Amino acid sequence: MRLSRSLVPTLKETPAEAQIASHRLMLRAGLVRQTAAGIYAWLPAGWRVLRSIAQIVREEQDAAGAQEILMPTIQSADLWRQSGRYDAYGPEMLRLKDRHERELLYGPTNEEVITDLFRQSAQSYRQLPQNLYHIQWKFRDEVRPRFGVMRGREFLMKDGYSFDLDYAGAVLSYRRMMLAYMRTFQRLGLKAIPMAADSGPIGGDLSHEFVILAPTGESQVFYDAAFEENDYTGGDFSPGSEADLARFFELMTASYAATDEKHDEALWAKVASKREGRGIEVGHIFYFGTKYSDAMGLSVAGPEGKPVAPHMGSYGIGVSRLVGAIIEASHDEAGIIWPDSVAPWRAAILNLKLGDAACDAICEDLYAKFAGDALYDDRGDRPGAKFADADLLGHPWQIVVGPRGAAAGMVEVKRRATGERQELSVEAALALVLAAPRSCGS
RNA sequence: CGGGGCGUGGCGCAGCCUGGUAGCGCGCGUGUUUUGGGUACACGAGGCCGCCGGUUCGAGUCCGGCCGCCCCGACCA
Repeated sequence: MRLSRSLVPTLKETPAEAQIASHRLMLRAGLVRQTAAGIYAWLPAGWRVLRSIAQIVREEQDAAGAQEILMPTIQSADLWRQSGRYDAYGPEMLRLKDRHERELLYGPTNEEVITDLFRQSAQSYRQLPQNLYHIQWKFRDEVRPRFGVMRGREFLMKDGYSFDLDYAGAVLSYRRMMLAYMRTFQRLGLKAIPMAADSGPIGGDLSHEFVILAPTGESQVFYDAAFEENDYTGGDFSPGSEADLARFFELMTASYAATDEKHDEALWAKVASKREGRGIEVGHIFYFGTKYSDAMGLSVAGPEGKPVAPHMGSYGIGVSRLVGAIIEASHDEAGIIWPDSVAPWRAAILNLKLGDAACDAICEDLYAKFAGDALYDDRGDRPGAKFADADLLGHPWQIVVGPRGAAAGMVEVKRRATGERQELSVEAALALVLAAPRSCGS
């Protein structure tokens, strides 16, 4: 994109409503604008980031054997009456009426809809197991939306649901999703830690939240630094192998990890290499047995011909929240530092002297070769403003084209994450930047 | 929902106590200048002071009501 033709409204000063780093930077970098409390419009740069994250989530879900679908945002109140949650859910649910006075709601989650879909479409245990997910906007009428996109009322979420014949199958589905999640977060440049969470009435150890460390996190978390050493994308674990999944699950549960509610000082004392800090929850998975199957009459013919209620699990990732969470985990005084995999553009091209024949030619050439994956700062502004905006926007690479070097075919390449700069020929710069990974581990 | 605070050009704010021609910085436009980490100067555009009502000769300012937004707490992907 050419910056001169783009809606990337960067701000020098911080809007008063933004208190935490990610919110401030998202506003200042022109990623989003607020339209109402907890509701945001995504501008070009922010939307590109959101799409990249969703795409990585999608790829890992697909790789784990899940199928993507799309369920509507508007749901019928009837389904929620069947599950018994229509009254139970409370004022967080946005309730609507259509012109015929039919009761509708803006979906805060999709267990009811997916269970209904599945009971209409699956008749035999032979169709199990299945795992279905979608990436869709949710609405929860939070009492107090805050932290920008991290606790909005409207938010983009990946929610997935598994259906298995029995508990043993559900455990496999659960572990497979857990692996997919760890791979997803790793590809997003995050060190996410799975922490045992309250699993509700079903009990057992089958509920985990995935937490990343960031100073502005909402809860205190404690974990063994061993987690940070693991590599999930390298091929050590195959989602299709029960043995691999068992080994993976063992790895995930062997080391200490807990949020403040479940923190155990005695166990913590034994951890050799401690990590402690504030945590942001970016995902949550759980197994809930036949709760919805029973409530909503979902059953399939079992091996003996008798009806069996499938065991279900559900798996959530806060896609829009991740934008804020990634920024919380990766920024400095100057702005955002995007991981390569989700940056809105791979590189910024800064033309320090618009109108200079050599500068213009090099920039246009570079811009064409990036095939859309670069933001070309072709504004007539002063260099200082370009540098500041590029740092703020957090492009992994900046290619600085100025009159001093341009005549000799030289440009400066800056790596945002490290601040390293080097003088290179145009060809070398291009080779360096294009060789860098854009999406790791896929 | 309890407690606190704030609504004034795009952004950050002053003005309100003590009513009398709406101001500053940034940004934006034009020109000159400058250009390698937010250049300097000049000129200029841009505001129903959140909304409704009241008091008054006169309301951004005082009074009442409403709406919106932020922060702290309890709750949540």
